[in-house]
Amino acid sequence: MARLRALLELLPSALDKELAPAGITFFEYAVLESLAESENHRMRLSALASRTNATLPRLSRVITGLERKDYVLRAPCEADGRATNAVLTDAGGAALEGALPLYTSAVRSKMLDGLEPETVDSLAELSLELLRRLDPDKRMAVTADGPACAADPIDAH
Amino acid sequence: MARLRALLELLPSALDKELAPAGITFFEYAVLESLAESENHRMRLSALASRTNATLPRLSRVITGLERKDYVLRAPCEADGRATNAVLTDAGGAALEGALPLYTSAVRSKMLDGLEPETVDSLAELSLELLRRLDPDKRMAVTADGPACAADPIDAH
DNA sequence: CCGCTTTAGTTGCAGTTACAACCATTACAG
DNA sequence: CTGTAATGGTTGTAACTGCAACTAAAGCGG
Repeated sequence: MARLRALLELLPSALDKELAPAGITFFEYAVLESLAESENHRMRLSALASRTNATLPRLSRVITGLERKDYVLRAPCEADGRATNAVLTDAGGAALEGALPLYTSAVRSKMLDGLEPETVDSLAELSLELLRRLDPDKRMAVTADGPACAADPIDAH
Repeated sequence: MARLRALLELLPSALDKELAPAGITFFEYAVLESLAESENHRMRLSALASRTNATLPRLSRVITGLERKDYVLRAPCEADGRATNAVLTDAGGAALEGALPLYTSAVRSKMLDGLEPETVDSLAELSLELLRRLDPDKRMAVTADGPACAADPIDAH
């Protein structure tokens, strides 16, 4: 148990450090990645927050930071005046691509590398099982594609 | 992979929340526990920091907080004028005992519960393996009882 | 014994995060 | 329509954390 505690303490910062040369954090990577995978490279903040397991205040500030780097921009949602879309810019897409090698190598070296394939599988299973308990509202991406995301297909007129 | 990211994001805060009624964080619990297990209920700050995988600045401040609650107190180390010992008080020991049920139930409900015993075992193995890579200096408690701790046996004269 | 380096801890500062309070917009009941 | 509740985001505040700078005490070579 103490081991797992240590792991939870050390892993996140270790991953962040590996990704540091790319100029973004692990969490920011997840944000950019989510946007890149989305329809029209845009997503509502609340949907994005769910998908990345972040609170809305946190995401809002991170988006502000990414906006400052011109990796994303905010666009009001036409369908719902309350909502805001985060939109991935070209620079943001480039940054994501640039960070990809670091990301994968970080994941590999810090986690997957040297493990039996079956162990990796069981780890995936395990994560899913644990998440189910942590996330009773099942708001997150675990369920493949929940009711989240989808944004609004603005320029589809 | 996204699952594991979610897990790393959610687990720590979930554990902290479970422990909140006891008035301490998961990390503080680890600190108190370490002290309780130590010789004379005391440990040097640097040793304690290693054992809990924390930086020294962080630990220093957490200790200050615990001191304010009278759970620990600082005592200068007689053998080495630079060093400071954190000493567990009776109140601290009581707090630890009081938090124990919450702690165990948190660990069980959020993690171990519902898993195959063998899965738990492989998780332990896995943690150990991953830690070996995260902690090249092997300063931590993983190695059962490294060169850390030991404090100084003051009143053993 | 005197400086130089190393070690132990503390603190200033900046960045991040959560919670709560807040504003704006939408949804809905009457 | 109008008022009330719910939803989407933002921001003030406070707590926590890491890095770097700093003080104090050993350790050590001369």
